[in-house]
Amino acid sequence: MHVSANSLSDSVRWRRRKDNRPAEILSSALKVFSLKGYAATKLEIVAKQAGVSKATLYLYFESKEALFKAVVTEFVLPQIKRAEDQAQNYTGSIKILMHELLEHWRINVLETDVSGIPKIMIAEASNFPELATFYLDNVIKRAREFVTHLINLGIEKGEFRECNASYAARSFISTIIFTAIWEKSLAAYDEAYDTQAFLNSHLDIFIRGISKDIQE
Amino acid sequence: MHVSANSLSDSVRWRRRKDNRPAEILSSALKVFSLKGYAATKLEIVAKQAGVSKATLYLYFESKEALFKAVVTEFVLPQIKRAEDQAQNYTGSIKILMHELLEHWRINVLETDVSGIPKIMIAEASNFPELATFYLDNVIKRAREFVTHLINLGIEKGEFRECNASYAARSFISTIIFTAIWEKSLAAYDEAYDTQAFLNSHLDIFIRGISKDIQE
DNA sequence: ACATTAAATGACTCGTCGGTCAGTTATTTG
DNA sequence: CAAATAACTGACCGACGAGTCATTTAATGT
Repeated sequence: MHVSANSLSDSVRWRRRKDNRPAEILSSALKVFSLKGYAATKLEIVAKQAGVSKATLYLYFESKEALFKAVVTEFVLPQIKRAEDQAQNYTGSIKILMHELLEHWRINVLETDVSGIPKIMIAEASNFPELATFYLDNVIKRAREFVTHLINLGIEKGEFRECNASYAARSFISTIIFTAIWEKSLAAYDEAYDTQAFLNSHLDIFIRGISKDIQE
Repeated sequence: MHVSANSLSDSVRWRRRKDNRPAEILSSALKVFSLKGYAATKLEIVAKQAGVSKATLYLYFESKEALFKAVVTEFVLPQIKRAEDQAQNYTGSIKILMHELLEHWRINVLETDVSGIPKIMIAEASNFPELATFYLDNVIKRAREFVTHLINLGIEKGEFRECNASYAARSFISTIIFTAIWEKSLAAYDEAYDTQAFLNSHLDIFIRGISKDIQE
């Protein structure tokens, strides 16, 4: 990664690239964190991936923890924001909106290294309380409130039955997050399965589960 | 823990307790692993919890990895087996059976340190391929096949609609496992919620989602 | 009581990795 | 084309923790 952008074609040992370093380090860090988890990630490897020395990391980030927090901020928060924006002025069927959101999430999170973040947050929460709180407030709670809101909209519109929207949101989201976690952990040893088909099945079961009954 | 069983009332520095050591070490290990994760668990701490020295651990277990594998075998496999046994000769409503199983699981896994195991397996899978495969084969796949079987029974009985039982099982299980993971990680920083009510809600939505439609 | 056995330990080694810093070198400036 | 600047690095340090082993001592047997 970054090899071409960073290649030293002439006899120069390294280049000054202050502007690009942070972004390159961040994406290298995301990749390695995602693959190895937090504790097992060696900054030496992150540095090598980014085409710099370990010491250079410390020019741009205070510590391993700070680097990880920057990764979360850089790659996860925008995803949440985007989903919120998409739903902002939507008026159609909630079911269809949720399908669109799920599809977008599958492509932009699940099939990228971003899907490795939840795994780490889960694993390391007890070791980094401050980071855990940050993630909880800025990602998890926001996502939960967002989905709860969607479900409540669906109830108001008569699309869904009266139910505990908050629990329902938890139910839905947990599978979504778990799928990400799974993809970056045990899935590597499991037989392949069709993630897209599974997610559609999940949404289908969930929507039926909270839909207004045809007759009581 | 084990303090009373292990207390050195008289002026004796330690006692020979070959028979009880492994079990005590295992439950201490479960507790610490569950709390800290694999990498952050220090065998020194496990030893102290068990009331022995670190060197004693190595009398009974070959390595940290071997200890962890023993923990999984000791505490997780019996849970799977028990669920399989309970369903063995059952003939009633699948919905009710699933409710019973879920309740048992909540009490015997979720509310104990066993709930910490999934978190670790997820986090460390890529660092311990052999352990990951073991867990996948003996826990995850077995659980998946078990639930798939239950759903297929429900379909045969006309309780559930024709659907992809395998995907449905994945859907159901993922929330179950995620709840365990959650409980031992970020839940500590989140406001409390009623786990039992949530699980019931989850089961309710799920069962509705795969039930035969009243009318099409 | 004393010798023997083996359970248990304290103190050790060794490798690893986050973090630091004095020095090097690409780049800019006048 | 120096001289000044700052981006970058290699080589190092210190902490930490898994794993080892010579020694101690509780228990057993005679």
